[in-house]
Amino acid sequence: MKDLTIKQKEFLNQLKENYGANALPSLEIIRQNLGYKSRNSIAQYIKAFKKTNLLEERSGRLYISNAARGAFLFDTKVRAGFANALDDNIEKLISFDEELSLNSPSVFVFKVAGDSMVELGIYEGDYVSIRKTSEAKDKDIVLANIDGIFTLKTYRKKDSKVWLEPANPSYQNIYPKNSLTIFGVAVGIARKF
Amino acid sequence: MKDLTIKQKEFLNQLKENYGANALPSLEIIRQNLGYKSRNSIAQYIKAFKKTNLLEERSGRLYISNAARGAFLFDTKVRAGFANALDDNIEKLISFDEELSLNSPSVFVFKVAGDSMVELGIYEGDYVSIRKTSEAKDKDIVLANIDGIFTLKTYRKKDSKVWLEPANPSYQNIYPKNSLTIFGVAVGIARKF
DNA sequence: ACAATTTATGTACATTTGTACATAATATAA
DNA sequence: TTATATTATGTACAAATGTACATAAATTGT
Repeated sequence: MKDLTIKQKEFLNQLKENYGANALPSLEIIRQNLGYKSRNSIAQYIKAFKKTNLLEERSGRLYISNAARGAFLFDTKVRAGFANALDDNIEKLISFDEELSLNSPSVFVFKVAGDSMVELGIYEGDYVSIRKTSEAKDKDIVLANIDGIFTLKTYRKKDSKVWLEPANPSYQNIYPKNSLTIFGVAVGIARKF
Repeated sequence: MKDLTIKQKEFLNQLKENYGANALPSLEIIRQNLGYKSRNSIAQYIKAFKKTNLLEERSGRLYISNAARGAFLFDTKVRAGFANALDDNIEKLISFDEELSLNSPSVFVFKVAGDSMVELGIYEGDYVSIRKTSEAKDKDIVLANIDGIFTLKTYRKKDSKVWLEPANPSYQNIYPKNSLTIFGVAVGIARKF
């Protein structure tokens, strides 16, 4: 965020407020939304923003670029002068949806019930994103169907033995009697306080 | 996902592959991208998709709606017939970014260092989304600057006393000597395995 | 104070856009 | 089989779009 005039900042903020992460509509529609009298006023701003990469083109449409939107990721190493750091020393932009593959068609989410995984920091009510797969490695956290019951556990495999391991001392390992079907492997979790 | 002909499903998939969460370009551009010879072929599909709400309009642009994209949230109560449930009994669509307010301009993210909050299931390496504010209630998890050091702790307030409480028995409460500045309140966490 | 740039408005125009209408081939349902 | 809906292509056109050019006021830098 630099080199912008006051008017340009104001204009950009109006774009953010009006369109956020959506594609910009046509210059004419923007003109109407923002109350300008000439379509060309919009065109001039847009032109300037394209040069400074504050707007980017995706599949033929203009978007406010991540340089101007999004959540900023900081490092806790930044201890002093954090207030300034909030504006200046941004590490990078992050999306939890992207990080936990929520946009992937093979990923789904469910809400944790029970406390069998507390020792791995997975609590009742947490969201778990699961990548659909029938394959798992030793110690993967999996959503599995064991003898007809669905459960989230740590997948264990040693030699030819396979079992599910809870992360809570009050629960016991589950050894499949008949079937053990893996539905997916946990990609990550999210929790809302 | 229903009532779609095979061709329509194929077409919709092509839209997903080409444009994903972005706005659709003009019919003419889509026509070129997908290799049709008449712009009207596209128009006919789009028309059909609008009726079934597979496409939705936002700020003057067309998007593939969430009914056709995104991560599906399930309930662990769904225990039997889960395979079918994956296709049929979808609870709702969920976005972690939305859930944890990552798109809000007053929210930022940082990565947890240290183990002082493990008993609340917040581990080293977890992402924490923080809503910028200088106000906090008793027991809020806050990012605070106490005597010059930034730290994530539980905010405690009783009568006129104020202190920070770790969630790890090996750490002690922190009582401010000079200053205690709250930078924000935790909205939630995300963890990638 | 002065020059240069930005901002707002306006006019003009070739291009692009969405839609309506039409036709024939294909797929689907009764 | 027959009737109906879908699919692909094409033509036509009014409306909307992006851009170029022009002008004057406002703002900014020196």
